Amino acid sequence: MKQSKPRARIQDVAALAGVSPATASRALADHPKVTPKTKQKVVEAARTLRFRRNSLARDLRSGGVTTAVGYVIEDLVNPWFSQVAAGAERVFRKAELELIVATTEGDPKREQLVVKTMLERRVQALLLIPLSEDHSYLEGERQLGTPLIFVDRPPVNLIADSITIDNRGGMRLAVEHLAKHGHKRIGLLAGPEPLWTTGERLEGYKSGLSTHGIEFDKSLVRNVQYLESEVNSAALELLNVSNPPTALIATNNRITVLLLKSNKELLDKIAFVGFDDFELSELLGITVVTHDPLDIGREAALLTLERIENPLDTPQRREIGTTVIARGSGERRAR
Amino acid sequence: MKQSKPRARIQDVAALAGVSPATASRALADHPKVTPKTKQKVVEAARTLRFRRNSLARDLRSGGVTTAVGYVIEDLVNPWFSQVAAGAERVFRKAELELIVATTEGDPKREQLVVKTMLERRVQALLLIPLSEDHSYLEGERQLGTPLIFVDRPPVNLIADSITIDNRGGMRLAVEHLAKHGHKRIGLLAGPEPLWTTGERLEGYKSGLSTHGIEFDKSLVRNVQYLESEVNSAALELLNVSNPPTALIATNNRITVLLLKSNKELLDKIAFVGFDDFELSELLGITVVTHDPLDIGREAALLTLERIENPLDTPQRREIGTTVIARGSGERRAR
DNA sequence: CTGTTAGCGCTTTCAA
DNA sequence: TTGAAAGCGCTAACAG
Repeated sequence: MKQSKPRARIQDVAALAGVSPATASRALADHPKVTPKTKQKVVEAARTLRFRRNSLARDLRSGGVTTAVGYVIEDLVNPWFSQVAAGAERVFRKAELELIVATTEGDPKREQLVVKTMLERRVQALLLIPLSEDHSYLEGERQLGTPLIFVDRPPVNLIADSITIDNRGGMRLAVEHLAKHGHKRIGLLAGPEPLWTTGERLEGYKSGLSTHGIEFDKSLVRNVQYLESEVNSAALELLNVSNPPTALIATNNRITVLLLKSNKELLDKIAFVGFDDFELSELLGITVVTHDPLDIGREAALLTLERIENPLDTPQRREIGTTVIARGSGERRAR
Repeated sequence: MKQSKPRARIQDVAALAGVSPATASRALADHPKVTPKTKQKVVEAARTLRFRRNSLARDLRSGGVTTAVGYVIEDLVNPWFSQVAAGAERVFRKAELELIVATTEGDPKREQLVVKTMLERRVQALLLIPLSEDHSYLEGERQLGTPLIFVDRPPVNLIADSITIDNRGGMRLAVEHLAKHGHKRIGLLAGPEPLWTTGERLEGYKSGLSTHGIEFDKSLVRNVQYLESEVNSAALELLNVSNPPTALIATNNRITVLLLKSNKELLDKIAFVGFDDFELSELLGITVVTHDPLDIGREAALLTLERIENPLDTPQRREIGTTVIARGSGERRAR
């Protein structure tokens, strides 16, 4: 088995060009004080040898920080998460920062693991959609000045920047929209209990009800796991209580989509507003409260860049606003 | 502005534990020949100092190759691409390899740029969904033994591994499905011309027609850009030729979705089969020829791992099979 | 403008 | 089992 010849180093380039390694380095880095002629020789030598700079060595030598940003995400299958990533990537690209992506796949312990390897890689900043319930393990890193940006959910036991959706405000909008169309009994299909966003949205729902003089009724709320059968039966239960709701809100698009798959007819009968948009919602005439996931990514990235500039500034909590898009399902009047 | 104190190095850990840096390194690397007592001292010192290994230095010292894999993708907004990434990530995760993602955003020149920075980072392997029309610029890297895996489209002017969908076979399935339901005039809404996959699918279409004794009719084929208005007008034109088609095939899900958005009624009238699945296709009753993007990612990652093991083996071209999922739109009989 | 020297933080010989 | 010394590939500092 023949061994391929080793990769060219900058010394090799320098030798071929007849200059010192330092000069070669400068020439390739577009350093201003290099004779055009020298530069040309070096560039040519580099091309001949197919030289590729080793950024491990480079970054190690120059301060030990890379041009990479870590992004810890729950999973890449869910388009919402990957669109957030896309929004962030577009900003980072302009700043010449690359994205290292790692997934937690619902395991809070994995969060710590992937964060660890990213920090060992000396990423310039770390964005994370957190899963664990305690981020004090990042306190040391915070003190070292590494920008830590929490996305979609705030940090717990740690002071750090965060970008979230205005969950409460969005839910108030949903309730208001239905109330304006005469609804006083509004059911809620909510996501799993322990999630922070679920809690926020429930609070927004309550607050919206109270604004419109509607009393909160626990029997109109159901928490569900993301399973078609469970969503369907929860919806049916909700509509079978005495004095049933005339309108329904789903607290996120996964629930909305599962509901559509399992029981579209149900949504044709009552008023419905979904939280988060989804593909083909327009075609299906589903009214939603929404925001653009690309925006969240973009804002998160912009905040990251600010924090890289000024690591010592006070961490911020920013919220992304939401709007109602009326498409029919939410405009059916009560009775 | 107070400067935060510098990061602890392994020397600092060693000093605190009262051992040499070499021993500290061994202790933290679970090297077998370290006294439990020594190891404990080192681990404790590391914890006290919040030590985090610098993988730049580590990887540089030990051969200069990292545990990262590069993945060059067109964009993260399109769920198809991110699901391929997800499939790959799951495999790489088990092999303790991280994913560095970069997007080309439709610019072939950017492909070279991001490939360059990834190779400078010394990724262990490079997966790419290629955009450029010439990959000879990777020849040097190939010779150095870096695994290069092309996804969804094969390399041009370069011998390297590739994973693609069985585009021709899939299209033959679509034609066959419609032919079985009595269709002899089958229109084709195809993606942009220059794309390799578009060409393959067109070939599959022709081959399918010929198998079923149907003559190819150029007037039944339209190439479109991904714009709602263009897709709609192309579809209308297609149905207005003399002796119009009784069935329609869209060569990818972007076209299918745009068609649904712009003119769902049209699809209720004639037989329709889409290439690639999409969310809610079931609800809408759209028959498709499909495959699982997660599979492609997984297969690409598995091939990558094989190639890392045996860099000198002959590059392979693997194809992912497709199947028809009948949901109603494709089963309407001719006339 | 260019060369020399040193060293980023780590691991890997080699020797004890 | 541990330590001392060397060096991965590169660039910054300092001369010249």
